[in-house]
Amino acid sequence: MLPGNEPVRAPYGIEIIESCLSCPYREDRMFCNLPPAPAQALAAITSAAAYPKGATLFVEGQSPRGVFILCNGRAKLSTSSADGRSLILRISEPGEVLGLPATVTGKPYELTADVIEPTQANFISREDFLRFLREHGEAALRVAQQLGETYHSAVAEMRTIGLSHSAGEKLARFLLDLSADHDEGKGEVRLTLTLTHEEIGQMIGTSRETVTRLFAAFKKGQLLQVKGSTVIIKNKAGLEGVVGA
Amino acid sequence: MLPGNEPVRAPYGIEIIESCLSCPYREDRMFCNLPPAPAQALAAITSAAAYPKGATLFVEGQSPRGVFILCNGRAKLSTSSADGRSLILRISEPGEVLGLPATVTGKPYELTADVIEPTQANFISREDFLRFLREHGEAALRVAQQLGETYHSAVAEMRTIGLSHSAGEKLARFLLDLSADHDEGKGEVRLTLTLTHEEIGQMIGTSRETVTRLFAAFKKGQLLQVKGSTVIIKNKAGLEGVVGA
DNA sequence: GTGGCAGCGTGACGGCCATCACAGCCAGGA
DNA sequence: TCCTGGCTGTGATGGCCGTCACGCTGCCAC
Repeated sequence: MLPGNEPVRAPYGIEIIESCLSCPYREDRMFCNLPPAPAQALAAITSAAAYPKGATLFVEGQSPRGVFILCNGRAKLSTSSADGRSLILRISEPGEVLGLPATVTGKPYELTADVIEPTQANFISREDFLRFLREHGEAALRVAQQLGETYHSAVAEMRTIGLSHSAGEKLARFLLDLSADHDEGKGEVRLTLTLTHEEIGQMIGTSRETVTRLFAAFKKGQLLQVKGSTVIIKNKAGLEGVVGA
Repeated sequence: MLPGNEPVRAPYGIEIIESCLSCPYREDRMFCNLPPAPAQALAAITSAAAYPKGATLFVEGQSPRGVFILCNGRAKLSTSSADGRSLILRISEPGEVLGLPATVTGKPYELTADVIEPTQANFISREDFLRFLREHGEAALRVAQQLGETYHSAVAEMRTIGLSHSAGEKLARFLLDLSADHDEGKGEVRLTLTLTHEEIGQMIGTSRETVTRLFAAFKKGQLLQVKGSTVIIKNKAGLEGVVGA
């Protein structure tokens, strides 16, 4: 069964896989460690599918069909304006649930979700999902928690975009936010950044060229090194200085 | 009883009122039309208080004490950076629940809530609130819905801040967003805007002077009129044109 | 009345960065 | 092998708007 009442039929071939309820990442996320009954109920309404790079899960403005749970692969959540500019709010990681706010409230999806790596995802239709939540209060609480965290990260991005005077400050904030997740080995932080300069610009609200120039400036100032898609922050304090300035 | 385990003792005198569970606005909001049992349980853990203009309900970074439900009056939700700049995310209206994301997730409050009018609010401590949600699944679902809407409006503000090239575009977007709520009488929209230019600037990420100049420009262009704290949008299409440009 | 203060209006200046334009570079495909 | 297309690097230019500075009004307290 294809996901949704308006199935994503799409130009690209979607290949249905047996189930990815058994995929990794599942354990430590939203609907895990549920008591057996709800877990089973959940499995019954879930359908899995695979999406190629570039596929679109849902589009800003569509009425909500349901939620997608990423098993592996990542997706880009963005919004765009009439004149073609777009703003990336978030890159979703495996285990995250996409389309949750719209599905819960019934308002249109506020963002567009594009898969940026080959991805397997579980789909649950809005109808089924709401019924499930009504019947399993403990799951509703977890949904509320995930929504709270989503909001939290949205506020964090608002801070980097809204509270900076300069583009340099935005980029520094952005990198520091990223590095917050990653480990910190002997003073330097490594992070892999599989985003183009264009996309980074869309995340922090500046142009592609500015991102290029800023990276050059940061490298020149010994703040970081770039090797392919890995960024090594050599001087975290220095970056924090850029933010403070 | 004063609200919270870290009561807001504060320089200003907080005056405890009997209860504002009976206040207006209550009917059409989050915890209304609940079946009798949960409604009663909710009442039992709720304590009411009054706050003068300028009072602070909670501060960004504090660990979450609980939620505040505005009975009347309004509150300003903002975040600020080390150098004193601040960004207002939202002006909350009566009936809204403040501090919900932090209370649900357990992460620190991400925003600061300042009362901007004399306000009555109900307080529920985090502990009580979470217990209540666990015991009453249907309420958890409503919480999820409110969180979804909060997220929705956060995204809307991100759009106005992040997707505009010019400050004029931001202000136009801001006014149009506001006018979306208000009635539209014979081509023109009236809205009351009890914010200073400074505050408007903090909402859209520009300086006070720019807001002043833009209002002047919009008036000159016959797009709107300002009388005291009421703004009359004379030419909505024109404003939309500013956004499109 | 009068001082003080918060908010608004307006000019001048300068810096930042978006934009345009073009040149290398690399990967992948014909 | 060369071509093609996406990505990155870099210069030149110009405009927007942040910032500083100052004056104005209206309001409240004393």
